Amino acid sequence: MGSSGVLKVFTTRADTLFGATFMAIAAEHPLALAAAARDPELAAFVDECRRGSTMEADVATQEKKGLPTGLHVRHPFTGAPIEVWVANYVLMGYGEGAVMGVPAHDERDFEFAGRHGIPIVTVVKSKSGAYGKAVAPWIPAYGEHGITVDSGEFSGLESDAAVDAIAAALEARGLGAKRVQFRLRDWGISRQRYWGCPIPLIHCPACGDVPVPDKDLPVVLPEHLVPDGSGNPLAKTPEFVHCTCPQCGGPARRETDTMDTFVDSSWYFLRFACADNDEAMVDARAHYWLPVDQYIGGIEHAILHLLYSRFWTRVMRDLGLVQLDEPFAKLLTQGMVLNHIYYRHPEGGRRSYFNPADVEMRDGVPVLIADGKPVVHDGLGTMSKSKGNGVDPSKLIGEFGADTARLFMMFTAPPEQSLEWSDEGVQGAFRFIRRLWKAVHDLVSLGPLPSADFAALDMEQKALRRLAHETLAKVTDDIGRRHTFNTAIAATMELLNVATRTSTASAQGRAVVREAYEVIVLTLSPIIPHVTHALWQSLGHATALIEEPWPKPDPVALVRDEIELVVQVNGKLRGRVTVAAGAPEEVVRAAALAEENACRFMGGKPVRKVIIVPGKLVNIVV
RNA sequence: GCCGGGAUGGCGGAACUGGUAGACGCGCCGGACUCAAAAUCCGGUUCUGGCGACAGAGUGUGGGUUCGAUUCCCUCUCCCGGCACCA
Repeated sequence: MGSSGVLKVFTTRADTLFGATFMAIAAEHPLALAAAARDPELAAFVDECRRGSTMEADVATQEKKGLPTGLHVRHPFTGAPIEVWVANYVLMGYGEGAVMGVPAHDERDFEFAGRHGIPIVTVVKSKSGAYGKAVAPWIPAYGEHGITVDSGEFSGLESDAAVDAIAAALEARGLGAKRVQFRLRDWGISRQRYWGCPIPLIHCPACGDVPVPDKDLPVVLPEHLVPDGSGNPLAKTPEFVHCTCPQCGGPARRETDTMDTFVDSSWYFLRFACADNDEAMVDARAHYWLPVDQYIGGIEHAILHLLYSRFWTRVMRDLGLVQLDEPFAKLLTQGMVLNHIYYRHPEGGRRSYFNPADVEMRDGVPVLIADGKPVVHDGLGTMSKSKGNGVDPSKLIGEFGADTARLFMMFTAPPEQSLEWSDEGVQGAFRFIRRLWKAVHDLVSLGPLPSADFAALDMEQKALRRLAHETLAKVTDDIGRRHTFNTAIAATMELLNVATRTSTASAQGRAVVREAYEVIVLTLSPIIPHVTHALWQSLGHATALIEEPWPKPDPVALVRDEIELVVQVNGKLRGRVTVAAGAPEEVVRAAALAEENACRFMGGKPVRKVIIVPGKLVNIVV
């Protein structure tokens, strides 16, 4: 009933089409504007909606308001008239700016219908039997897939099948089609800020908006401006604003909006591959280097930056500038580092924030150390300039050195986890590096480092060698696959603990200990590069550590002669037995059943079942 | 409101595929060395009971599945992040 006589809607739930009891359109929808022109009340409402926030969180929480347009459409299958409403929860920028209202199976429509007395028609029956008819109050099961009912020839289908059948039927009648709808909305890239990339346009009163000619690019920002906190300083800088029109040569005004920094972050990785090319955006080298093998970013970028950069890459692909669909092959999202937030809010003034390092607790009250007066604690939050709760690593580096600072931070938690900042424990990292340093030099001071006959090791040496190679395998996996640097570091600490206790009285002993130290030095080299570089040379190598290949564990060293198994009775740990590696199940079973403490707990009761987990445990069920 | 992640000793965390809860480190307690302190080294450290061997309890809450659950399923609570103009 618009100009074409058709109201287009987009839905992901075509299976609920027979439950549509109203149509809801966005305030900016052409039909809404046309209706508003005839209805002052509606015009006021449309105006109110436009002024409102379009932020998703606001749209989702605000009251579901609406007014009827007085217009009706016909249901595509039943032909029944359906009233068209303007609703504040429908976004013009998504889909068609119009939705079919199915109160029985959509929470927003349900709330809207309840508020405006619109009928609720159930057309999907719950598969789990959670409900038969949608009645207030709303429960999430109403929105789930199920079996269609009261849907004419489409009744009795599972939701997915119903979507396909209804879509096919609509398509056959020329009333609709299936399509992929990306949740990609319009992106307003201009910002009223000084520090963005200039938008190269000139506004001429005679010629209109004129692009800056290629020969005058790039437009360079003035460097002497100081933002005064009110508006865009570029707009207050006449020498930047005043220019001549490239077309007519008359006086003109330079665009002062700059681009969102998201624009730059959407493709900088492409530019890095060919940063010296000042003739083109990218060249063939981008094709060689991209996609980025491993992208690391904060979890706060999980939506926006990643969405924009993937979108931008596809735009450049469509323009023939690059040949890839996805910019990043692998993604690691780091957790946020949180810190306490403290502020004061003077009456009539702006909030001022204080760094947690400048705040201490006195009698359970946070006070500013400088003046001893209280500050307000605003919980934990991500570190930000605006909240002033960041941490300057240079303090840590100055006191302990860069390697200790790095080791400490990597040891604290796995990178994907969010973390409350604390530098308690930095001493532990410092101590470990010093222990490693001393251990290596103690060994070197014993004289020239011999090589070992690994076939003739005693028990202690064999155990250390096995641990060294197990550690190497674990660290390789932790760093390369799991990215759990904290457990990789913990494993090297354990190896150092054992290695420093191993006797270096014999040449064999010194050789095995040396090998263990080399595993530690090589595997920690990405984390503490300076210390390990020096230690590598102390261990008698003329080469630079950074040139060394990553070592591989020796399968011979990994072999075990015997293994310890846990013995459980009814799932509770009662004892341990040691058996030969690869012992047959009967032997393992007999050993477990003979274990002293386990026998005590079996108490002579008949054994119902014995569960053997090879290499791990035996559980005796009585 | 919706989406994603999380909760384990005094603290950061470990337990990777349902199989020994608390690795490693911090802190704390005790000891050695020292005139003393720092540093270093040795021992202890989930809680409860016990001299001890050991036993009982225990991974935010409540329930379920299993021989066995921090791990899987359901419920609830709290915390962090995102929701398109902080980047």
